[in-house]
Amino acid sequence: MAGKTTYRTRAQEELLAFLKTTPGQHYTAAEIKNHFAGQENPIGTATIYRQLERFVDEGCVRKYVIGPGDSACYAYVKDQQCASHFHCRCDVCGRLIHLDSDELREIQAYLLDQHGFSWDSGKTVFYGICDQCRKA
Amino acid sequence: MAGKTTYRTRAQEELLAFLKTTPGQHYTAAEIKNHFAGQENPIGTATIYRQLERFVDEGCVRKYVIGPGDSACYAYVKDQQCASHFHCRCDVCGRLIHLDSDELREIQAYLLDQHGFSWDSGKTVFYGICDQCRKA
DNA sequence: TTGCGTGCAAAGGTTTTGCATGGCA
DNA sequence: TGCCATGCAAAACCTTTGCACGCAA
Repeated sequence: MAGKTTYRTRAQEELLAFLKTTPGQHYTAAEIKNHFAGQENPIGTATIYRQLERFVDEGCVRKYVIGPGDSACYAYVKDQQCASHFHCRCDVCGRLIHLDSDELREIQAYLLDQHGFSWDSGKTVFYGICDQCRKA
Repeated sequence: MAGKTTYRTRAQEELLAFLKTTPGQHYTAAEIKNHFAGQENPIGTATIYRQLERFVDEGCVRKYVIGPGDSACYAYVKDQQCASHFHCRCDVCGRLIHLDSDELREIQAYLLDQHGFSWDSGKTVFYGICDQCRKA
């Protein structure tokens, strides 16, 4: 799964280096493309998607689904620590909240034991309304 | 929010009637369009999306996000009973699993109490791998 | 030299929008 | 009659794919 190393190219290195500078920070493919658009070496859209897919397969980048029509988000993950990291998205303000919670980790074990469902918390986003928007 | 009743049309009634026959059953916009395609009175794609959006606003239909690129799913909800109904989606076989669980309801309360996040379980889908595919 | 990676452009699919027509009240 | 809903087609959007060229090993 992690031994599929083929060629190492400049686009690949620059892309990963950029994501690595802000672990946990999520970007859409368009945002990534924009970031390199001003630079000396822009990267094509297709290449960005192809490299991101590779990173996701390798496990060093995580892909988050927000909504249909909306674009997917990608973030670099340090080691596997982020596997136990949960995401809540506010339907009102659109904010993505990162959560570290033992209770949710227990639910993960519960789903596996009781329902045989191996939940990938990295791919899942909890939809709802955040504290700030609820009070407003 | 629920008092925005305007005109009552045939397309609207037939669409809602169809969804009502199978509460909790989820359909994509394309599946709905197909269902009426064979009938005496087909319904246009735009109308389906516009009516579904209205139903979702009114609260009688729920919209589920599967993935970007994939189409959204819509299902009629009886009263609010389905608010405590959870969904797991298998990344391998694509199956959508309906789950009724007190443990998850507790998590809902926990997220609200401890993190101020009002989780809408109806909109959230847990991604992972189901029992069958995990054994295979 | 071999063949993978890149970039461009075009295709693919879902959802939204503009505009003229038809139907509800 | 007045205004909303419909339907068609076109647009918008994100993502994937085909193909020729360039670069890594």
